[in-house]
Amino acid sequence: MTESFGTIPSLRAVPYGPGGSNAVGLLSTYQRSQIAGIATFLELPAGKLVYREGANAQSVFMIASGIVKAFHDLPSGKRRVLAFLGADDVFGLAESGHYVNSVQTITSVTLYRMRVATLADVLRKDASLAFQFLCKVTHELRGSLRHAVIVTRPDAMGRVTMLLRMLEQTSQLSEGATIDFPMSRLDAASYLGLSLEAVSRALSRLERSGIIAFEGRQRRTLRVLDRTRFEKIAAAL
Amino acid sequence: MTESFGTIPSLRAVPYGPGGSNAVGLLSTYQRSQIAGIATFLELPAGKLVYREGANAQSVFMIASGIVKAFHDLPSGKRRVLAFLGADDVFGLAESGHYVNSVQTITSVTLYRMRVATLADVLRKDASLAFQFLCKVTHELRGSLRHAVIVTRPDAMGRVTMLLRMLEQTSQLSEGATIDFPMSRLDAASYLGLSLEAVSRALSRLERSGIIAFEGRQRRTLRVLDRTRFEKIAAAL
DNA sequence: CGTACCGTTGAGCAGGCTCAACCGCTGTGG
DNA sequence: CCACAGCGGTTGAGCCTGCTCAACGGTACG
Repeated sequence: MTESFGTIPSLRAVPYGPGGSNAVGLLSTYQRSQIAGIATFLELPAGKLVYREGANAQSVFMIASGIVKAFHDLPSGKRRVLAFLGADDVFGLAESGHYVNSVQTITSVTLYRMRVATLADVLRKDASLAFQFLCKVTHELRGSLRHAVIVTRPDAMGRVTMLLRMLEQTSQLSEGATIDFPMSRLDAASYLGLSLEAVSRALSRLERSGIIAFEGRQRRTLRVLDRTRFEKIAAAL
Repeated sequence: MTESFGTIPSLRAVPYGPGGSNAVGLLSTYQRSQIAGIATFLELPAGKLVYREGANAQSVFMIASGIVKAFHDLPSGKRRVLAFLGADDVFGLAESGHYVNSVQTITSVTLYRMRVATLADVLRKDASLAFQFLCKVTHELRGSLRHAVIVTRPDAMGRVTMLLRMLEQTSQLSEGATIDFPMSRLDAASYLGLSLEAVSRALSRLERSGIIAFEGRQRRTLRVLDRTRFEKIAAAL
């Protein structure tokens, strides 16, 4: 009953309290320092496997910067991406002492690593910190539910559009509506439950329709041109 | 920052600790009594709406018996079922003081209701109880991730089979492999991201193939005849 | 300069959705 | 008592769209 952490993919900040407008992270500076006291800092290049599903779960991670993907490999060799995680997200919560999915960096990443037993001890003693973690996991759960809603849409364009809106909201550095698309088409497809061709085609159609425009030839950054039609597609169904 | 609870659909028992074999609920009898002290007990008939999405979130619920569905209505009028919840599951965790999805009973249901503020107070004071809730939400999160994996399968038969296996595992009262199918075809379809015809056809095909057999004319209870082929379909892809 | 990888585009096919009819059970009212 | 409507479930016909297989272009790297 010691290690209850496991599969938490995304623990983004939870803005709460009715009408609370502070979208900042939940943790107070005191709590941050408390976590920093038991964490080690590390830096990983892009494409690095953080841990593999089924491995012994010794650590819980919190992202300082960069983006990772949590995924699950199926017997057939197909890969399902369960979540994209960014700054302030927590992952590595294991089940029965083993990780329940694999995690790999997409961009270069900096993160905090905490030994699971140590963290569990701290949480058991500090109710308010445990409460904050509870809020984070709850928020993460919401993200997963949103994911389920996305992938049950029948149309590829709608799914891709919702992913774009997701990327826009999370990386909302108010960069003037330019959206960063950091993952490969294959990763996006695995997340959306589509073939990578379908993702590519959907993006092309959005572009040809004048709803979005790519910047640069790598087609990894884009801009929304027609906001109303964009939201219409994302909201529909 | 007081009400952080919101959308938790399923908070089933979390058997943990590496190799822990006690699949019973996480809460100790002491903790149960603690919760019972702040909860009121209530009983609802089948088909009753517990609360609607967007309503003021005043209570958190824990299921004693019966099954409910958590769902989300889309602008188009379509309904997506996000989770089926059963005994020991918790729901009603709100965001910004409002419920983020609707909940309706499927069977007749008995549940505990706790005022959210009261529960939050208790959790903030009792770290180990907060920790247990954290484990529950984490478990719930896993369920949601599993859901995402199910709905990204391209084949209808596979999705339906996985739902059957889910129902079998949760209601595992060791009733000799007879599976209860309590929800309507439409509910199942909304959960699986299929049309209700596709669900019906998949069940029929499973039946004609001799993999399952229905008992009774309502076709709401069934039995697995060919275990190996059943698992093969569920595992594939 | 060749290779590898990522992204795009095309052709053909299969499986799921839509529309629609039908069946059996239930509850209601004449 | 029976006729009817309503609901949940099943089955069929045809269309649509996303998947598969395949080829091609551009960029990065050795």
